[in-house]
Amino acid sequence: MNPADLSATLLAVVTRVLGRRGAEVAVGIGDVPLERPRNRDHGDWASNIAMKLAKPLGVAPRVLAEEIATELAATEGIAAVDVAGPGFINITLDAAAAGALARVIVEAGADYGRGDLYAGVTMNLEFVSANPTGPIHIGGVRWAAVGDSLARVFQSQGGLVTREYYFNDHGAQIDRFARSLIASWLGEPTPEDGYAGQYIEEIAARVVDAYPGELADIPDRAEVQEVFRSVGVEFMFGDIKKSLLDFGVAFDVYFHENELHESGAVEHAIDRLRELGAIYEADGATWFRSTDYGDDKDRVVIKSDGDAGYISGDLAYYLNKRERGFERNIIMLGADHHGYVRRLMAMTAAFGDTPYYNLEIMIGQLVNLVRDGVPQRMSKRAGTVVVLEDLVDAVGVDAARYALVRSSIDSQIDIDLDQWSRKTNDNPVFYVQYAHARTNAVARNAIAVGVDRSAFDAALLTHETESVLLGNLAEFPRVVRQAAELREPHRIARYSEELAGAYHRWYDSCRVAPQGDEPVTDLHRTRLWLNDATGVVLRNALALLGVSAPERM
RNA sequence: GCGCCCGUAGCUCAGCGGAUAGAGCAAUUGACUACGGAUCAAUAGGCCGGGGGUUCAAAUCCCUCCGGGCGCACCA
Repeated sequence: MNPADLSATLLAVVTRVLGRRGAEVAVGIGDVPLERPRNRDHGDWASNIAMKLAKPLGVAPRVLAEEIATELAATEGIAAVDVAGPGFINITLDAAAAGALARVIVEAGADYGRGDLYAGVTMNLEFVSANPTGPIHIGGVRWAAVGDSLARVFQSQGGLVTREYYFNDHGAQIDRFARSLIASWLGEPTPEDGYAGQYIEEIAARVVDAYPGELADIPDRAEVQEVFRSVGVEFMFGDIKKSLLDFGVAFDVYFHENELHESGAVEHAIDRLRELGAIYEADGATWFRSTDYGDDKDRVVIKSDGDAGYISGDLAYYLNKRERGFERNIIMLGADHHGYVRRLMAMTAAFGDTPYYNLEIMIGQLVNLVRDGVPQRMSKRAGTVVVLEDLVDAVGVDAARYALVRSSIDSQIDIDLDQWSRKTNDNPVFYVQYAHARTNAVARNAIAVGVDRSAFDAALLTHETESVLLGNLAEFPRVVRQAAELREPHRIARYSEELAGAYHRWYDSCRVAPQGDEPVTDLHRTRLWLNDATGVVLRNALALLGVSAPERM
């Protein structure tokens, strides 16, 4: 009996009890909580439904609980139902009903854990989106890990996900980048507000090499800058793409901001807002009346000098995504951008869409670089920036991704490169990966001595550690669903650590392969199913995190 | 001044109203002539930042104060 069956059974019982009492209270499947209690003495599953319903019914919680428990206990597959504390209903499954899950999981394979929460929903996930003025520094790395993992989670819930990188190749920052390249080429000092560092020298040299003629022969400085801009950005972009791919993150769309400005999309978006009455002129500029939609001040969309204001790109981009058919649009930003949330939600409302539904903004707290416990100030000018490659070189892709995705995005992360690289055993990713490798080793050994999956008798899985392990395995689909609903992939990492622990403890007390001259029994065969089921779930969980599941370590 | 995030074991962090608040690391002590010891078992470690409130029940929700991070442009 899996959790879904048990939920349905409990709901049916509760509905019958309510009906008998002639209660006016209606309950749906979402109203009957069922959770795994921390304490093993409280059974396999527990529900507080009686306490929830006690008040509206005017009945003592324990009385209601007893009533539900009695009927529930008569259900096949349920070994015992107890009422405890203020009115908890504690349910213990019989071994056969609980153990059947092992076979279900092995047969489902990679499909175990999938759900239909976002079946058929078009979802656009925009993340990283670092400016192409330099390599991806560690601030962007967090989103590369979390955003990609979230995309995998949504996909496992049936979402039609597009990973999108907004490539900011328009505006003053790019001009500064181009001027920095020229300065490097001419051997001049880095311009004010410019970019410095080894990578600028390299990109500049590559631009010079790539140019078919002699850059020095071009008389017009603006023309030279345009060469450095377009070619330099292209090289920078290629480097960024490569490091993301090396990190295991493949974007479906790299969207160029420039395109919005050149294609007339910006005007289109402003026109649209004008039709909707959200645009006005004042002080020689064009404004978006965002205060009508909850923003704290109106925003300039066209500056008095005729240039587009910053928000106009966002307007056009959002409208473009909607016109491309995306129902759900999620943008992931660093905490230093949280001030944008209001204006972007105002924009969403102004377009007639639903804020926090058609558009969501996820804010991730910043990542600090720490050395020997002291926060390091990163400076592009001083060249003390730690970039994606540095992190990967130091600790590897799996360890880096896992460590980044393991924490809630609401908490700040300190990255101490020395510590992360030196004390790799501190990273729980190895604990989880080791558990997976162990499931493979156990299976190899078992098969070598003649254990196979030709028999499965779930009633034999009676050991304490087996029922705990089965309970953990049963939780996986709900964990994935919850991670999707809350946009919190870190839950999957935490879950995988719990599962790995349960597996290691089971391994310690239950043998799969017979030892010595022992004959192979159905117990061994059944345990092989359980072993393999654990391997499947660990593999599926790690896949959702973008971390490899090695067969040997 | 206004807004967002955080404050939980020595450290790093889980815990979207439930039972005795958990894990990893660090510390102490044990377990391999048994499927991989990157493991397991045990011990120790907590006014969940302070104070009010909401209710059968608060680390969790609300208010307030303290502490830390970040943000409040016709800059991008």
